[in-house]
Amino acid sequence: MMKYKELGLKMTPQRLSIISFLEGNKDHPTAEDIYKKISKKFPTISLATVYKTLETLKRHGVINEITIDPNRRHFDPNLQRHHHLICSRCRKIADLDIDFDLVLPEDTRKGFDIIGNHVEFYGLCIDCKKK
Amino acid sequence: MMKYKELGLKMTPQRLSIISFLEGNKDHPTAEDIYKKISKKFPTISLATVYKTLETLKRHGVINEITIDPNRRHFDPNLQRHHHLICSRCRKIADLDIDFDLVLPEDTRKGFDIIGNHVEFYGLCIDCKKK
DNA sequence: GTTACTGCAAAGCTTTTGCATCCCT
DNA sequence: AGGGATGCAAAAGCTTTGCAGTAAC
Repeated sequence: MMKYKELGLKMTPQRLSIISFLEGNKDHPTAEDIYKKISKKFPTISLATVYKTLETLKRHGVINEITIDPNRRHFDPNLQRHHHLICSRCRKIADLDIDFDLVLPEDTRKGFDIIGNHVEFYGLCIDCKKK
Repeated sequence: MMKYKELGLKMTPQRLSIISFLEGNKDHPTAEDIYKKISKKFPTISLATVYKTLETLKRHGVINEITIDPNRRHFDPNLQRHHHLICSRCRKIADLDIDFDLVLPEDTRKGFDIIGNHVEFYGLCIDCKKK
């Protein structure tokens, strides 16, 4: 918890509750998801605060934003390089516990300096298969 | 061009002009990009028509939507399986002319039936490197 | 003649911003 | 005390929808 203060972030109750909700979370929640959850124990929090806090945490490299859902933003406290499984039907996002060694030959890079990569697998999740 | 009529799509001048703009396009345009371009030769077209047409084309499998930019939707007439290069700075999206043989071991699939995958490489494009 | 498409305006959603107040440090 | 954080409401984007008129088939 110390690391946040070292970043110059003020530890307000709202912020603490967002951080503790995110820590270890593997559900890739949206701002709305977080707001709904936090509201239960913290009825006065506003959605704007959630957005602002997420932006702040993202800017300080505490969380990542994942661009996987065209309809809303999802956030991921897992900073380790990892890939995702996405359900084409219900849009559920799961972490993948496997990495790939992807090398881009020089002549396919189109002049880009490569920083990283991300792999998404699409499919039907276990719940959606049943339906 | 015949294929569109076979899909039951009416070939209006607006639609033809959107289709011909998209055919062979490798820029992954947004609805706004398309609207701006088409407007020049077709001043009466509306943005709503562009959106509706894109939705129709997508539903008929004529184009794909790509989820790569959190701020707006991009469309891609290239239906062939392919991956992308994304500039972290200017958000430019380029096609990758290389495929990967990615196999997900059974025990990493979390019960998903896998349909496909998509790889994104992040980096700095040739123009942004100069700055 | 049907049926689908167009274009306008209005509405819908998610996300951002302005600002006065509050409260961590 | 100072500066960032909160929360409200308003605004800003992007995208969708309703509907009357129009055009493709």
